[in-house]
Amino acid sequence: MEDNGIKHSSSGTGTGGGGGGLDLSTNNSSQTTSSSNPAKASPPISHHSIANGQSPALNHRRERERERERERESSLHEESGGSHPLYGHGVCKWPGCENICEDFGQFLKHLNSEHALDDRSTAQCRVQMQVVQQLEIQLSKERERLQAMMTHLHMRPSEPKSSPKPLNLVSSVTMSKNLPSASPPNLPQTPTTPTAPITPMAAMPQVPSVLGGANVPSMGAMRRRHSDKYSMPLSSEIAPNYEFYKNADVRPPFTYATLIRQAIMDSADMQLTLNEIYSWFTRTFAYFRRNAATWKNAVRHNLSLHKCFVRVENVKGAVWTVDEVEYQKRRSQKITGPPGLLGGSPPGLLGGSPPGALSGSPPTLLQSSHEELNGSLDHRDTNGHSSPGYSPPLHMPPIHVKEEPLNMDDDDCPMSLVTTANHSPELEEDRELEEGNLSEDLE
DNA sequence: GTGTCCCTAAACAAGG
DNA sequence: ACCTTGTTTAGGGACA
Repeated sequence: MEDNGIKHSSSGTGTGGGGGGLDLSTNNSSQTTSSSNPAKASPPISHHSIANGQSPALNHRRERERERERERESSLHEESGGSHPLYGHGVCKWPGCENICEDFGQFLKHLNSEHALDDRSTAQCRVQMQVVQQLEIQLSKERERLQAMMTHLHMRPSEPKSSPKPLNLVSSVTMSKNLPSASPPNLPQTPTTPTAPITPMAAMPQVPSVLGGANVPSMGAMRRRHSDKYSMPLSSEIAPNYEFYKNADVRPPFTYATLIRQAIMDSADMQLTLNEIYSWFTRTFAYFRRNAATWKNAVRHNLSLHKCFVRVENVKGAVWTVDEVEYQKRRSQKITGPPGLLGGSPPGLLGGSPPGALSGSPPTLLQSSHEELNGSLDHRDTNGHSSPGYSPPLHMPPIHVKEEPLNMDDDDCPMSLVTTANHSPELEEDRELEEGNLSEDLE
């Protein structure tokens, strides 16, 4: 058994970083300093004079100003369809208030009566300002921490200036899948300003990542069910995000089965020993450089469980291959629904090719990803080849195939992506057209 | 509420 | 005895 140095079971105890709890309770109205409040025209100090009553003319004028203000707010409310930063769900959102207001008019009354311009409101406003300041400080700290993390992970924090909008990175990206220039071969894309739980869509905004829309939930959920129908090819998915997955401790949004298959397809002769599969995982994904016991167990589990993985006795021992027929069969079942419909299966694959004989449809998409993978990885295959040129060998060594009954309701090897929320039928078509590869078009 | 899919954990056996 | 590999079972979370 070759030792590929897999024992990276680095004990990265990823402490998520305590959030530094901010106490947002704002009920201490003890502060009455005199910083200017830009909100309204009159500075806080002048209120006593108002309340105490000054000249009737002045009071009258201020009353009319308030009236106008109310009208303005009211019309603004109507225009904006009933939204007010301080009003939501029938509740006044003034800090510490939560007074129930049946409608917006009532809210306005409440706002003007209970939260008028007085000492208390001013103080509360000031407290709120402090809260915001604290949050901004916290945000900058977190951002700094993130920068440090990215630097540590050798991910150039590109354009940190663009940080003010860290959470909206997805929308600008999701539709850019078809942009041809979006994914240059050398993958200069690096995470820009990912939010704390780094996800591809947040971390790689300029990448045509399809990992948008649905958040990668937590680390636990690797995939989403609905993505089975619309999932993208793994390679085209990983490829643009390759650097990201390689360096960031982010769980790739693919099932183990998908990843295992990808690993095998990625090899020169489409077969890998278990150990080599391990190596592929650790090479390709930073996430799998720790918790080895867990994911390795999962890999073995998946290899045994899924019929699409065929154990083959080889010269060098047991290797694992992918039975594309089984794989596509299951996939087409999932996509088209009822069983027995093998329409989605590649014609070339249905010709009774023996399990393990992967027919002549090497993953063309893999080539793109392959090149990218090889570009930055020392891609070693089973035999120690480095395969930058990669001409997929179609030969298969003599094999002994594990006997398996053809059971339809076995476990599957779905391509699960988190990303498919923005996957449109057009994309599906485009993929079929541009790939024209049957081993991939079902993914 | 139920079924399915997937992940995780664990036990066990066989072989080196 | 220990490790690796392979199989199997069980439980739980998420989702349709």
